[in-house]
Amino acid sequence: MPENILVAVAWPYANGPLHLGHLAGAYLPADIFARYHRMKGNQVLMVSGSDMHGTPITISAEKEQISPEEVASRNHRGFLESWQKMGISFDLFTSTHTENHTQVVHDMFLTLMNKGYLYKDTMPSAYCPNCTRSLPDRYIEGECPYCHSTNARGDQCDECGKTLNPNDLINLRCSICGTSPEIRESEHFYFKLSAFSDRLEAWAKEQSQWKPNVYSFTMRYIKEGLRDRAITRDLEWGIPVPVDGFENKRIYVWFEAVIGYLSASKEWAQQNNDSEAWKQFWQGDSRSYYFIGKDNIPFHTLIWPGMLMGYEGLNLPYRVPANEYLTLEGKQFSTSRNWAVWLPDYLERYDPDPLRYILSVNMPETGDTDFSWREFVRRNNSELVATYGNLVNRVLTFTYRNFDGHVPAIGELAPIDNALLNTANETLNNVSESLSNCRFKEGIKSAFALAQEANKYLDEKAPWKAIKENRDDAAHTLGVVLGAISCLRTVLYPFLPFSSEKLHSLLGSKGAITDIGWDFEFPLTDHALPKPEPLFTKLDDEEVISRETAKLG
RNA sequence: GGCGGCGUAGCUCAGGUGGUCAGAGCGUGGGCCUCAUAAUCCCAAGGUCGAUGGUUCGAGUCCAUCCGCCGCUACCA
Repeated sequence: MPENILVAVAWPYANGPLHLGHLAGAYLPADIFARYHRMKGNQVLMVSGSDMHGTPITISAEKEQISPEEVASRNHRGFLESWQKMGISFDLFTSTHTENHTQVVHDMFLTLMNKGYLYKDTMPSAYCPNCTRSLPDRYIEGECPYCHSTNARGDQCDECGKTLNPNDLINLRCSICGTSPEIRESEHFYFKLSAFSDRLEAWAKEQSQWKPNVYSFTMRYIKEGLRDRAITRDLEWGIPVPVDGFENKRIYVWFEAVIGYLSASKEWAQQNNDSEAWKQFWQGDSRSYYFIGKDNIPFHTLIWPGMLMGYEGLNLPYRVPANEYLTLEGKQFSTSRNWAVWLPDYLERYDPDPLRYILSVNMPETGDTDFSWREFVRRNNSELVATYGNLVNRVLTFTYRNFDGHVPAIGELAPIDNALLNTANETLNNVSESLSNCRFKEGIKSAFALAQEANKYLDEKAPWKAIKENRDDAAHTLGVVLGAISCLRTVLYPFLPFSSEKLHSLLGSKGAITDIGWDFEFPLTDHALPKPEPLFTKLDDEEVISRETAKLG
């Protein structure tokens, strides 16, 4: 009985390109998870999209003297290209700037409003008369009342680290043009999150499948008391508020962006000519997994569930496997300081699978982990190439040369052969177990353990000796190892889809790799082998490290 | 300031509910082999699990304090 699995992935903000932190935090684990479940034969819907609204994009647009839509669309196209090249296999990657999304957001907004979960209130708002725009806190600058730094922002003083309100600042000024802003009262809609506090707490307490960090983070927020949140803003770039008198305001991006999971599902259904198809992933027997970074936890374990509770009739998140952060050479990624490895840049020079490998095996699942170019090269050369790539290459070239380009017959299986094949079957189960529970590092390590076993088996059987006196025994050994390699192709497919596809054809297998499902072929006797070629390329340590680290900072 | 996280072999990291949990990979030293991208495979050395107290028959694993890094602090997504 296939399961219905919604793979909901964080919506990247369309104000700049993607970096490795984004990949490791959400997109790669989500893709591994989705590919695994598709191989298992489950019904998977993996959706996300570009978060295209909000003030930062407006400001980028002004700097470039183009429209916010152009900025967002350009980045959106960049995202799509990166997904395609990295093999992030969305069923739909849309954006928040679609007619469909607006409709779904309005439906959510009006439904919550009609059920009494929204109310109006006023809040003070800084307005710059010169820019003719309301300013978010962080776009207000002034003198810090504590340390008297003149560059404090409305949300925080970078100099002394104090948290501030805009009113605290001395000599307010607009960070964009320097004009002194006015403080105006502005009416906004609020979401009554506090009304769901008890229900959210009761629900969260039942989520034993959540990671400890997700659970404790969520409970902490609940204990501190859930505050109602303003869900509209004084902006021009965004989703209109479907209420008279709010023509000059827009729905706050955080409220509308999470609705994207639902609107994207509906859009996907329409594209597939079955406008009801989204329901199988949102109602009844279906599980939803939200892959996000740890900074997004409260939005997915509290606010979005609260919205869904208010809306009624849709499934709440089943798991929120939030990852921690990836650091780069020991320091946090920083766009402004150019401390980042940008995905489009990486893809210009390297293949996707080595990156998918290192980010899988060193994924920040339970704590921050570090990416360094030295580690990247090392893991590529002495793990990916040496353990797995070399295994495949040595077996394929040996078979190809000695058996006329065909997988030979294997004859009877001895205990040592069955031991390896049993390990292969166990690996299928172990990786399955790991991935079902979103334990990605554990999964890829199990897979690599099989590659090591296969190398050991080869060494013990030494077909390069046997070929000289007992050709059948050599044939037998190669046939068995090829079975294990066929298994590696499957268990590594979620992690390393490009090399698994390549291996699939190098093994002379017919059809698509996904046709085989979560299983492997054995024996492969009579498969016609194409001329073997290496799965991966070895990298030059010093060259890569010096070239790449020179680009940082 | 408040909240939270981290600190385990040279390096990168694992270590559900305390009792083979002192581990893996890589690196290093030694050895076998030669099919393979000088890769594989075998063996070995290496850590008082940040510090100090405490709870316990027993603690990287719980509590307190301290030291050293780091992140967050909700209208920035």
